[in-house]
This record gives sequence, structure tokens and C-alpha cells, in this order.
Amino acid sequence: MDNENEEAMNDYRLRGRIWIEGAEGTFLGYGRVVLLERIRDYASISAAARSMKMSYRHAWKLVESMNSQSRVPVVEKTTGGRGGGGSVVTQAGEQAITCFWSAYQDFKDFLAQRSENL
Amino acid sequence: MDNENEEAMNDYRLRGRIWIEGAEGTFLGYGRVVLLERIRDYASISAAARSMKMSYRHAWKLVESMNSQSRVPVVEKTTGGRGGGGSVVTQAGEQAITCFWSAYQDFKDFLAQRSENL
DNA sequence: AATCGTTATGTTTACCAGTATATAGCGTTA
DNA sequence: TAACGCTATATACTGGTAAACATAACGATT
Repeated sequence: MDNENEEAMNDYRLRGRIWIEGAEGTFLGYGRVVLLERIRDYASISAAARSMKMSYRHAWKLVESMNSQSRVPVVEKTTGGRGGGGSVVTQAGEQAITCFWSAYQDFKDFLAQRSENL
Repeated sequence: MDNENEEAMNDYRLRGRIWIEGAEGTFLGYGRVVLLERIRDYASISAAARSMKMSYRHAWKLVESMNSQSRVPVVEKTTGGRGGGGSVVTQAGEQAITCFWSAYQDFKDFLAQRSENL
């Protein structure tokens, strides 16, 4: 196909974000899910936060927010003991992760699809 | 259908936002499109801004941003004259409005669709 | 009982987007 | 030519969010 006299290529992109809202606002978003995954990987909120260059305080608040909006906690925390304690992502947490990535993938497809012919 | 022993109704909602990006970042978003529509309705950036309780400065910046990212301006501004001047939304602006609402509607459908069974 | 690294939580600081304020320039109309 | 209300633009202020800082509590292990 000859491109010479065609309209200029579309250099606009459709972009966006999605999140899952619960009773108190955001329940799950991109950052929260990545945090969950890292908590799972490191078995520690503080290590997860460090790995994302996020302040522990902030990470802790996010976990509180998620737990308080879930019937079953997404993260179980242990205080004290050998190594000072730690945290694990529950089955419900794993489901939340999967659920979000599923919606996220569809959303990415949607954006790519609708980015053509803007 | 008997609801007694069913899983609790889903009280999560999938939410999100979308915007169209150009070379310098956001080109069109919800607020910008509403602003465009009001500029069209009032034939004035300042009246449009007032009607949205948005500062004139902010509105003006948004218009600059949109115009600078569009091959053809979306708003044409007139300085001085009867009434001090004014602004009109161009054909390209109208197209931008339509284009965004179209994507927005599809996005709303997507969110509603994916909100079921979270 | 001393240690360790984590969870838990309050307090202060830094930052930035948007608002407020102020002023100049413009050009048609009366 | 005076006036009007809008565009144009600089500077200062503000409020809310995230980061930074600072401790305290905890409990298995040694």
C-alpha cells in the first residue's frame, strides 16, 4: 500500500488504569498487587517494601487497607520470634492477585485494540 | 434461584480511568473533554472554567496542552473585540470529543462487564 | 536476659498540582 | 477614545499525599 498521501500515522495512544474498589476505596491496584507478590516472595512486608523502594510505613498501610476490605485477610503477619517475624500471602491473597492480573490483561488488550484508529 | 447458601454477593467493583496520550503526555481525558464541551457551549474559556469551578489559569493551560498536541487546534481563541474576545471549538475539537466519548463508553461497558464475578 | 529483625505506629518533612492573586494586552463597539 | 471582558502570563499560596524519621513492642533463639 502506498503511504505517500495517506493521513499521518496515528501517534495517539489510549492509556489508562484500573483498580478494584471495596467499601473503603481502593482494594487492589497495580502497585498493591506487585506488593502482594513481593510479600509472597520475601515472606516479609519490610523486605518487599525495600525491594520496591517503598517506605515500610506505606507498604504496611496498603496491607492494612487490603486486609480490612477482605472478608479473609490477604496477608497474615507474625510479630516477634526468630528473625523478628514475617508475613505470608494467604490463599485469598493469591486469588486476589490472579483475579487482578486477569482483569489487567483484558484491559491491556482493550487499550491496544482501541488505540488503533484514534 | 435460591440465594441462601450462595457466596456473598460481590461487593467489589472494577473501576478505572482512561485517557488519550500524545507526544507531550495527556492529550485528552475526562476533564479535558468536559472542558472542551463547555468552551463550545459558552464560547469562552473563562466562562467554561467558571462553570466547572476551575481556575482560568488551569483551563488555559489545558487548552494550550491540547492545541499543542493536535495537528489542527481544537480550540481557536480570539483576543479583544466585543466582549473582550472568546473561543470556539473547532471541527477537530468536535471530533476529539466524539472520539473520546466513544472510547469512554466502551470502557464503561468493559468495567461493568468485568465487575461481575470479581 | 540479651539479641535480632520484623511488625506497629506516631510525628515531621518534602513535594507538587492546582488555586489564588495580580497585571498587562487586545480589539470591537458605542 | 473610552470601556468592556476576555485572553495571556507571572508569582505566590495552599492543601493533601507520600516520604522520611523515630521509636516501641514483640517473641523465638542463643
